[in-house]
Amino acid sequence: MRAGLTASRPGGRQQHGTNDLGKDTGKGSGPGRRGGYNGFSYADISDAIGIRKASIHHHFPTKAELAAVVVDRYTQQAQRGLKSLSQQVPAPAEQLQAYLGYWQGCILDAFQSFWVCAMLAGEMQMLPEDVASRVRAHFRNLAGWLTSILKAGTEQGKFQFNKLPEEEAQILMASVHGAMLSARALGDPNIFLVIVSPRIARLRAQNGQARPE
Amino acid sequence: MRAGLTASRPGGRQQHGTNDLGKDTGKGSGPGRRGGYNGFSYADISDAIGIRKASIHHHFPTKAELAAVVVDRYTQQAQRGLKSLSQQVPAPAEQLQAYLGYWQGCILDAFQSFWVCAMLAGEMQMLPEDVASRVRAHFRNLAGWLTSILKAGTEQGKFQFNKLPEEEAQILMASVHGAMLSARALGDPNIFLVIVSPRIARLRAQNGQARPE
DNA sequence: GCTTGATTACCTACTAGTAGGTAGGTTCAC
DNA sequence: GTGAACCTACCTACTAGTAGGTAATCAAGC
Repeated sequence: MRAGLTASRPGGRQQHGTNDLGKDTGKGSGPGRRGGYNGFSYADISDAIGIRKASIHHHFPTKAELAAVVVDRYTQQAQRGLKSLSQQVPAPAEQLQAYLGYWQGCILDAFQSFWVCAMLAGEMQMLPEDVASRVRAHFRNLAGWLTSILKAGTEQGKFQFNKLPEEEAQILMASVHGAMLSARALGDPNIFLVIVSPRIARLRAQNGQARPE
Repeated sequence: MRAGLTASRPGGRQQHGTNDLGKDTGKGSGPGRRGGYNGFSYADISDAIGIRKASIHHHFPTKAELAAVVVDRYTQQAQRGLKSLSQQVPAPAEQLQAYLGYWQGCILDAFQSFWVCAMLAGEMQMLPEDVASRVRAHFRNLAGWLTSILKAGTEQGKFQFNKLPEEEAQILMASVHGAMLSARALGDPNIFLVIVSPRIARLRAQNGQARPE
């Protein structure tokens, strides 16, 4: 089984006159060029995992379904990660720090679950509804987790802020996303911490230590 | 004219039995579905401006060149806008407010220059270098403008912050980008102001008025 | 233990349509 | 008459998706 593969294809689709003027249209060739909803194809996946295109269609009939499952899985993965983080690391401040650490890892590796969802968020208005709704859910989850961390932090007297925890969580989340975007756009990973660190510092600042903003 | 084309192809491709079960593959049909580097095509532009695909190639031989020119133009447009804003509106605080107002307009209209560049920033690692470098330039310009506004504001005693203006500018820029992303992802335009307003308020806060952050 | 029959996973071969891009011709202003 | 702007007609490669087949697995039913 799984013998012939494409190499030994007999009479199928002899292209017009294409003898190896490769052309390199700038797509598909080489890695690191793809991403986002329009940036991948069944063929890409087929190449990557070594299973034929049609077989992928067997499992995920349409691209929208495929993307929805991917985002679903990423969301669940992220949720599990955040949950276990909450359980293993007791201090809210450290949880937040670990969260940021994860994001820092995303700066260079674009295929982390968080970043995939963030990138799709940028394409929101052109996503199939099934995908968009899942990206929305991912953002809600993230905001929810951050809110709970902030609440726990204030209850323990570790954090202090004069907004609603929900609002502060939104601010934090946006800060991280914006910082990622800037770090990538400017090609400078340091930018991430320049932007994000002060936010965290401020949360802890007014906590008796009178740390200057 | 415009006779033959594919319709009159002689021996080619008669399909199984697929008569007009439209299927709607989810692409190309309907507006508002496209964006980003992989999200538009020469054909799209051709349809939009009523000039044939080949003619667009005459002006912009490759897609990378086309995108580079678009980003260039958007960058220049943004720069002109920011410059005239600096000239027409004297107060730094109002300039900042106008800047945010512009972004608010982007929440619903995805084809504003700022947002196009922000979206491309999300795709940074898969952009042709000629495009990526221009997106980088756009971000640098934006940061530069914000820095100058912040400097002017502090010199006039209107703003106060204990970081470098460059850093504060980066924070502000990231805040706006992140806020846009959240507003779009969550489908809630209000989120934008929830995130961004406090930042602006804080800049002015310590300015004698002791406005609670 | 065998044979069924359904289910599953995967395959080859194909489809219509679209992608970016090119060849070569026409039209028109300078 | 030169050159830019624009065109038709075409190209190859790739897109999502389909048709239909093969091999393996597994639960009956005998």
